[in-house]
Amino acid sequence: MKIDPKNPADLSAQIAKAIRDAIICGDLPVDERLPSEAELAEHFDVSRPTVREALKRLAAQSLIRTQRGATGGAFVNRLKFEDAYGQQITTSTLLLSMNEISFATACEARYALERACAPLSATRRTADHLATMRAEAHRQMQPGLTDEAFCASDVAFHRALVDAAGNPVLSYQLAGAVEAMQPLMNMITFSARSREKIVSLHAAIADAIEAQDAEAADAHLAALATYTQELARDVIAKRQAKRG
Amino acid sequence: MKIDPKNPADLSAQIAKAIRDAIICGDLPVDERLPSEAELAEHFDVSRPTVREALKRLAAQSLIRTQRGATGGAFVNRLKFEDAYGQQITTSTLLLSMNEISFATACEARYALERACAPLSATRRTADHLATMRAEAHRQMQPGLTDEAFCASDVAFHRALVDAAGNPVLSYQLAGAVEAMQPLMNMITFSARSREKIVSLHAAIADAIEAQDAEAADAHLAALATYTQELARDVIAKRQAKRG
DNA sequence: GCGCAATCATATGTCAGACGTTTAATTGTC
DNA sequence: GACAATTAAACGTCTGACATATGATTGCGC
Repeated sequence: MKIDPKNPADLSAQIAKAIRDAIICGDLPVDERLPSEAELAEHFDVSRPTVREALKRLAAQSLIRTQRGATGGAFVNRLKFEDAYGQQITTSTLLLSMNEISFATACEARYALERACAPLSATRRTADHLATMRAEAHRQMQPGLTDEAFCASDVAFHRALVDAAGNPVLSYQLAGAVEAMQPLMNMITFSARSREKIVSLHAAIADAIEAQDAEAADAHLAALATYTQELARDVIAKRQAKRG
Repeated sequence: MKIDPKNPADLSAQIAKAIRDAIICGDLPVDERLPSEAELAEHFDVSRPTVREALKRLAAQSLIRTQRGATGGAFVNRLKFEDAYGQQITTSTLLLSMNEISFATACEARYALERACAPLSATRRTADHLATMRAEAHRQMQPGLTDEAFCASDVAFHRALVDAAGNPVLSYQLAGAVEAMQPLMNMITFSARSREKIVSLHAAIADAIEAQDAEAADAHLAALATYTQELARDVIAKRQAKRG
């Protein structure tokens, strides 16, 4: 299934790539057990530590899982949405923080994607999703809430909105966009008045979703996007004024 | 920056997590050099191979890069969109193939997301993006084209459409959705008539984007989504009929 | 004093062998 | 036949070593 050139550098990377390709193209089906580390070492003509480094690379991507014991070994892992969420969020967060992505750009992307799934959510929303949205909107009205807790609740609200679309692929793709925004949102101080406005928009969105009114949901989401951008602009402007 | 419990299993995973957390929370800025493997081994009170396994996990996620030589070592990597694309596509492809995601679900997600960025693309499209879209649409008309090449061109067309939105976050999020569909699309045999219809819709979309007509672009994308779903339904129905 | 080449130091990449631990299958005994 | 002890396989880790790449240093010649 795999051979290596005689380039004696990056051996573990090459081996990881060979095994990864075998998994992707289907040569190694889910739950298939890989040869033992000793056998792989012999097959690739490398030492066991080198094989282990390659396996750790794959484990970091949740492509394999390992089990100890007599019947243990490395098994091809069924990649679950749950596992992928975490990687998505980590990667998205780092992308945003390391590439000087402006709040405006990230916010635009997030709301564009959310508006994409709003019509589906309006059609398919369950009582459960609606209940979560209502509960989070209610939580956001509590006066003693810290800005951080307010943002966390905001994320939970929007995740419920996305999950209501009933499409796991959409939920997965949007997990990164929504959650990666949280650190950026946390930089904003929400006044009582701005919270009030956001909560009222959340309530309006929940109403629209409950009424299965896709157009209304879209309109309120658009309003929320605009308002969030305005808030951020104000915060940034005030900071620059203070600095100058 | 990090301590480990005295649980002598999964040491490399624990160390990887400690370093990853330090990167995410900003304790280790971009291009910062990590301590040498020997120093990390001493700090965590483990052996060098264990540290190396941890570093390989991080390297697999493009969180660090390593350099050999006197001034070498492990450096915090600036995660680039380009690098993230690849991981996104790999993960999305595996998610779809390993979780029995129906063509309908994946297709719905993809077109919902694409329609989300169509208005932005209509506003911001450059001559370059338009040229790519036209070129791919033209390529798709060539009679001798294999189904695989047709699909590849389809992906290129849609990537240009997405990139035209001028939002790297959107491009990143959509890369997975669009490219992960390709293996599924490859299972479809495109008749000359179906190709003709798809190409005409592509041309209509390009026209709408050029005219900065967001509504028309959305309508044509919706039509393309519906038609793609129909095609897939037919193919699946025919296969089941042949089997039964 | 200056430039260039040889040397050195450092750090990663790899290897070999070993021991401990976990886990399931086997064996043995009651 | 059921339960307990043994065994074997495999991963997880450690130690020590060598190979290799690469920047810094040194030393030589001019």
